Amino acid sequence: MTEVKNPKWVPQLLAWYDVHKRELPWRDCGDPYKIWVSEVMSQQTRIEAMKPYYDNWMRLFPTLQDLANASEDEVVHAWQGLGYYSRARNLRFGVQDVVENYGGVVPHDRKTMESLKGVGSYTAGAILSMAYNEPEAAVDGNVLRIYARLYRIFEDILSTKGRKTITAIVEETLPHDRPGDFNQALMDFGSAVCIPKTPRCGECPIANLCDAYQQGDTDKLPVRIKKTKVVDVPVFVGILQYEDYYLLHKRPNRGLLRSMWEFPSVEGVSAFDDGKQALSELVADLGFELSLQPVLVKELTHVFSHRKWFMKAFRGTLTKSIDSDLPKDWMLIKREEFSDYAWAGPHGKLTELAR
DNA sequence: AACACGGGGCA
DNA sequence: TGCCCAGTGTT
Repeated sequence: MTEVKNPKWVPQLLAWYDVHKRELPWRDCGDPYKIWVSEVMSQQTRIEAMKPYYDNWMRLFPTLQDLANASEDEVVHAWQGLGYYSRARNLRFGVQDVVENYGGVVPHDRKTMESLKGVGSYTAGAILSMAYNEPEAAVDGNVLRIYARLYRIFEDILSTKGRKTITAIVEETLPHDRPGDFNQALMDFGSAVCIPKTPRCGECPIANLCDAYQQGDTDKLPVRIKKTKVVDVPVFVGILQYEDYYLLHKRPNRGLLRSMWEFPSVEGVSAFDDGKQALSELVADLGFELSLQPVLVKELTHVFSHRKWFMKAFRGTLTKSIDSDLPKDWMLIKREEFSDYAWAGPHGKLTELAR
């Protein structure tokens, strides 16, 4: 593990920055307003895309007071095309707050900064360090990625815990003599060298002190566990009886609950008439005619890792319209045989409804 | 903790 | 074409 206190990579990174830093209009200007605008504008936005907007913005609203006096329509119009328009509205509110409550002087402390609209932990740290040289961390996606690699941290950087872990290390490693340059160096370094995929370790000024590089783990870091969002799926189910037998379907040998048995069902349908129609077509292909009773006999939900079934079960009876053999993935069995088969998850809970 | 916000890059 | 990106505010 690289030494955390006074790590050797910090002066190496600063030396790299002194040579490779990007020249940007808001950089090293000492104007907290300009830095504020540039930070908010560059959130979720590439520098190249946002730069013309920044120049135009400074022509329209050269000072904090100009922005505070502008109308919401004016500022949103100047933001048109950048997206996330609440950034523009909140920036104006924040600036008005500074004019009204802090004498037009951007505050020097994190707590007050974070109380301003649109200024969170990252932006507060960026402004304080870059405008006032306060030793404040500015932890964004770049910083999380860089530190995860440097210190070989396998915690999920998208989780609260992972961010806390890294933020603590950033605060320990932050050089108090050049906090603003250090934070900007991390930004430039993250966008030019320690990039998200296939980092350019061959040209990295601190690879010699990077734990991930030394251990050959750069391709595994950072760890980002994307939360698969659970999609709601209505499932219309028929408990369908032919004489003493129940009709069952074997799910395909792929995907969810593969090769397991289920009652005839249709995904994406919840209305009775639609479900009746769909099930009728399903069994018609098997040579049956369906009579479905419009009585909801069971309603249940089942949560998978990536989807949630909202199941509605109805009872129905079948009559033979054509005499033919069933395909291999369909069968008719008596309820006594239910326990002989592997049920597709929640369909097992519906067996008790057969009578 | 989960979601919305928006446009651009990229598979 | 549809997925991914990443700070902040809201619920």
